[in-house]
Amino acid sequence: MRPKSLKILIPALYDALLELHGNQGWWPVTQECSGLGYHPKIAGIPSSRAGRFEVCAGAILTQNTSWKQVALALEQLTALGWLCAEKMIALDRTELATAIRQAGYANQKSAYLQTMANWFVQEGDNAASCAADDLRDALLQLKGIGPETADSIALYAFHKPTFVIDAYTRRIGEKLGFWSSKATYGMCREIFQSNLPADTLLYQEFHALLVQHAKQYYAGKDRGGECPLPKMLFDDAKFRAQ
DNA sequence: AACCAGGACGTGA
DNA sequence: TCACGTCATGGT
Repeated sequence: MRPKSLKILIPALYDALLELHGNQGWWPVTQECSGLGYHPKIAGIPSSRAGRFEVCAGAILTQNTSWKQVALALEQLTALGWLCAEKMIALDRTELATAIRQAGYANQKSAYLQTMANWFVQEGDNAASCAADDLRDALLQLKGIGPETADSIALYAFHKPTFVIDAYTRRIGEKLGFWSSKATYGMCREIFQSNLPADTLLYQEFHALLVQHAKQYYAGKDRGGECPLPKMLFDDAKFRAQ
């Protein structure tokens, strides 16, 4: 796979996914646009401090966990009035763990949430105006925030144009020949970023589309068997032509 | 009844 | 660096 062909294939992949699945919309769940997710064509969502915190919390809760369970945990936190950085810090960790039980790994995630909440109180207000890489590096220093969670928070909470790579994206990219199974996180991320404009809304929607598509075609044992993307990208002139 | 979900950490080689 | 076990609940 040559860089030049990726320059066409990556944008073509976005077009194909958009045609297959339409706009997605993800965050926030309870703040702003409640029940609708963010508006995929309007920048600046979330616009409130509470909305940004909800996205940060959701990014941690969804680690290796289905979003359905995360939504239940977020609703529970909202009902208790605990979906707030200052409140979350003050809680006993085991209380917090009980509240988020349905999202799994509650003992770990409750500690991660409190660590993140501390950072949010200290640095959260400055995060929006700092450089994307600086924010990313700061988040990566927090226990419980790895590459994907850091990029998710930077992209969806603070509108930084950083591309999120997850297990689904790896499977799709491998299927399409973008990289091998042993490609690092940074390599996959660079392949998307170097072949796309640094556009926050594009990155947000692209990642959501990849996840939606993979849920349909790359879950279970027969991964990618019925996936229509290879035919669309390599045989259909409509997408090859950009 | 295995297997998986919008991963990250700790360990040993 | 890197492969591997661990963390936990809920759905298929």
